[in-house]
Amino acid sequence: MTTTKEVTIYDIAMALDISIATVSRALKNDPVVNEKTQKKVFETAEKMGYRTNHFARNLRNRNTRTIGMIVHELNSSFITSVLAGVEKVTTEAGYDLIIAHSSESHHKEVANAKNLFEKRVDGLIASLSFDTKNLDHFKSFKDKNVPIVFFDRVVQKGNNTVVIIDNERCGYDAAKHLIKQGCKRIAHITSSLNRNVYSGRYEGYLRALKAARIKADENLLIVNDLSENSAIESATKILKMKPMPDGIFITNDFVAAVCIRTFKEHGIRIPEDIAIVGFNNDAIAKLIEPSLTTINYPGIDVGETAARSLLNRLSGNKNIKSPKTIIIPSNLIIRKSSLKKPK
Amino acid sequence: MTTTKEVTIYDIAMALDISIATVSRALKNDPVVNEKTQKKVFETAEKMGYRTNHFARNLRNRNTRTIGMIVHELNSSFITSVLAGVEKVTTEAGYDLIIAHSSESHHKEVANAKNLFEKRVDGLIASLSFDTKNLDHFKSFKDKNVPIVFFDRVVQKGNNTVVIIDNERCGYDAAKHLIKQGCKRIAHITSSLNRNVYSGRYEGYLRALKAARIKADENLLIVNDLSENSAIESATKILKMKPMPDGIFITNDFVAAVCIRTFKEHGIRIPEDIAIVGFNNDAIAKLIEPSLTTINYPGIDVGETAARSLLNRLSGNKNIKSPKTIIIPSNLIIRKSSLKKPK
DNA sequence: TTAAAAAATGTAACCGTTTACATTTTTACA
DNA sequence: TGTAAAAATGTAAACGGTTACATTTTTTAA
Repeated sequence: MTTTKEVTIYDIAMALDISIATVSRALKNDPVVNEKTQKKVFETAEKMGYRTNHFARNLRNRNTRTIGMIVHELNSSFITSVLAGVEKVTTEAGYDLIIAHSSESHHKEVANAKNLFEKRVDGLIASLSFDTKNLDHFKSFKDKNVPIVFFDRVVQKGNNTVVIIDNERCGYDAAKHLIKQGCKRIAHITSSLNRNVYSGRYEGYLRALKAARIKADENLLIVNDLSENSAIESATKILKMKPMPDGIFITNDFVAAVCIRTFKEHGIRIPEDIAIVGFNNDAIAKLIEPSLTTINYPGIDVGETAARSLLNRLSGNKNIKSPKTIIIPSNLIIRKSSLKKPK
Repeated sequence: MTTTKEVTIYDIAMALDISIATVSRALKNDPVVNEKTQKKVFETAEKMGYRTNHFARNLRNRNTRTIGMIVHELNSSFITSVLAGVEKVTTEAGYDLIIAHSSESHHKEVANAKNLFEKRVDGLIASLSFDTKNLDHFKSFKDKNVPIVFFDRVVQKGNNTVVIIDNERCGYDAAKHLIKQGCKRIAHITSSLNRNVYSGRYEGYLRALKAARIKADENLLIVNDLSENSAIESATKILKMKPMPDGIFITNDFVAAVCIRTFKEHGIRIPEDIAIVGFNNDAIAKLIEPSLTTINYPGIDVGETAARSLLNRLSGNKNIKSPKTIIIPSNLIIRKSSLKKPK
């Protein structure tokens, strides 16, 4: 256990017989130091195996160059791609990323927020858990002027910065597409309508029905928790409906895939008997049979945009001061699960 | 922009008219301080909104309580579940996690390693990128006695700690299962045989063939990069084989799913014409049709085990000093894609 | 009551940077 | 050659904790 002593700027200064101030400045590319001196410093640092002590630096500078991220789960391909997008932007800018997940529980989300606050992240990127009721746990960040960007599951009122898609329009597009395919009785399988994403999609769905003068039927609305079991349950409910729906807009590709499987097991033909539109454009959408019509929700873009917006605020760009809502483009991708009519 | 001044132990000491040493000790639950004093300190800290400055602490303590993690990609559900497992264990132990991904490039992996080394992570958890040739970039960690645990894609020689499954046996089980189903001509679609995981599975496959006195045919081995395009390419190759194989062992569920889709598009029946076994037990395995026989590779267990092993070494448990190979149990899950015979 | 032991608290150095301010060296120009 | 301005470097005080060692207070027991 030869814990080699770390090389510090003192050692470099000693070796070159100059002051630590000059070494420190040289390492930071401060233009005030003589070119030759700087070169020598860099060479010596390299040779001696110097590495910056970020703790000393951060202690002095009072920032952490760390971004915190709270996500509801790590198991969806949407979230993973958001993550990849955020990671890309933050590491390019030299920030660290601490990722916490709430497992869809308000309780854990509060704990995560507290932890990240303790860790003094410079900024926070978050998507709310399933049963998050209020935003009190983010108050401490606001008090200390730590910027927060919410994405996907957000609360828009209270002038937060949010990165989202136009869920209402997506819901409208999905339902409208089903209507165009000749569906008259369109069900909607979704999750808690307390969350903006799901309520938005539902509203869009209602608007499309209204535009087509189809009367909305509350019995055709099924709310579940997006797990495999509840997906099966929801599919079973549909199967039991007296006149079965001829189309379903499902808020999540995984749930849609499970439903399709369940329907097929019961001899229902997709799309002939029931046309289906999912949401997210997960990898499964192209792999299941029939391939799934869905809304493309580009996680990478969401992640990159959220991260960029946060970094902008951190670098103090006051010209874009106002809190804002950023809408990421999204679109309907038509595949076989909904095509009753040839295109 | 009222950057509220942070509360420090000096402020608490002042408020209670005691020394900072006592405050510091009280906050760390040092048994040497008087119970009443400790209680007062905690109350005052709470009231004043104190939060520890980890930089000051780490600067003095010379550790970071941070674990670095390098993964090859974030887009597979296997990796994501490893991540979840690691995250669970490390946060429980009060460690931070910095995640970097190499996008399957040796170059980026080197950069990531360097970055994490600079950041002075206390330990490292890594799975090698696709084209990583040597482990030179981890040498600096070894020099400074920073423990590393490799998982999944590893190099076993050179006494590294590794967390893996028994790929050879899995390959054997997969091929043996196909043989039992009556397959005589079994292809293997895999990736670079320079990586332990793929070579191990290949060897197991060969052993099973040998045990059944089936002659191995090099033409039935297809190596690709696990992308969608190359999966389609591989499937196309299979379709063109003069006597087509009657069974395929594919090293990855996603690739298997794409192959199945491609086969079906060409009128090949699964499993009647070709029986298929995948690998990983991703979510898609249960959703595609026919459902996919596969090897269960429990990412959560891998992640938890790797993290625990690392933390053990960090806490200086010298009783488990020797570097070791940890094998996580894995097993064949039989579904429809391989069942030529009724069970 | 008092000395010794135990408990509690305090003092001050240290961890490795950054940077305001002071000082020295170099350059420019009359 | 002398002097002011510019460039380069140095000094020392933070940043906010931890902890070895010193000191004070309390308890114990003769």
